[in-house]
Amino acid sequence: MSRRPQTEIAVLGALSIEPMTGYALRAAIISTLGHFWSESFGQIYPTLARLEADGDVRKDGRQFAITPAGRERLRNLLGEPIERTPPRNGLLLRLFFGRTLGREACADLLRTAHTEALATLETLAAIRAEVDAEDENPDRPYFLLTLAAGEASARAQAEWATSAIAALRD
Amino acid sequence: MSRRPQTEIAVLGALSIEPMTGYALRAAIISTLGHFWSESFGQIYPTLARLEADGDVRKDGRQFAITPAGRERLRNLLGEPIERTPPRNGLLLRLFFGRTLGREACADLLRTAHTEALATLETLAAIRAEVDAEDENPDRPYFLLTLAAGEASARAQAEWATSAIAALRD
DNA sequence: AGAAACATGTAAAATGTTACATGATTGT
DNA sequence: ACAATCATGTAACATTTTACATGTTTCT
Repeated sequence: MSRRPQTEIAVLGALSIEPMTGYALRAAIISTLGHFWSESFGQIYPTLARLEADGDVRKDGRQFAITPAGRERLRNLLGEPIERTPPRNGLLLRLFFGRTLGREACADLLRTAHTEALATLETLAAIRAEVDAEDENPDRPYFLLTLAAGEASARAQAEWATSAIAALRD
Repeated sequence: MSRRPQTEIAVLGALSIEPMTGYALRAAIISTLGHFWSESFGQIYPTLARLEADGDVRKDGRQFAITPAGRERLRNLLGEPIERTPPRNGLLLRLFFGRTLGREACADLLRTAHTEALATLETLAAIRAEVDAEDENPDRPYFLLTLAAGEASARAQAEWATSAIAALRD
């Protein structure tokens, strides 16, 4: 259940794209990986310190840069089995006990979920426009893959919410 | 970030459907809520002890049963805002850095994800057959809602994986 | 009787977030 | 100069899982 390796993937991965400070690292993780990953300062700085001690990153002034050893380590980490976090969907937990919660409250939850899914789709569309423009970026095909995953999931959520609201009316 | 209320929802919710032992509670959470929720013994027993001290559950022999006060508490908890766990999708984290991981390894990950999504759909189909048969169950409409969410998400994942594998070939 | 499953509980270890302390840099 | 933002780091707190210890019940 150790997430350490996965935190290291996020940190080394971001640094493999360009050197940056720990502060910028967090901003990059929020803005770029935000739809499928998250890290807090409390994880980032200790991880950077460990990676520096191991020679996987080097501190140039305030910027952290990945070293050749770090790239090698990133390659190895990426090949390790995916660690699953236990599922925890608060919306479905509430809907499952919907008889106690009440039909109207359930419909409210579903309308909120629908609105959020549409908002996510808008955000992702904006990101897609940006990424589409980066013609030369060798990472682009992979960025687009993860983007498509977010879009597929948000579309599915929106459609499900719509049909669930309809189902509740009967 | 306190998940305590949500653990209590899972425990009180399960007991609102029928009384059972702590051991059976875990089995019920795994088998019935398993696609969107999880709890371990280390959470379940302390939560039961707390709920019993508060008068929300009563121990009859080894069975725990929800009390009227517990039903009231469950209603209140269900109405509280949903606590989000930070997103953490190890598959997308790896694909995002796919240039370093390599195209073939990415395709492998996607094929595995596709297979898993199909397996989930099969499991859910079996559950749907059971739930469909429970004609008299007043919880059924809500169970079906959460089931549909799982199906929509698994279908979306399967379709995305298929198109992502195709996209990688170019 | 012996094995397997049922049942309870807790301590240790890991994980992770939040809040705070502290200071440097930049823009107005 | 002053405010805002950038930047680093850590300590306290909360959360969770895992592993272990310990029995009971049921089945063969």
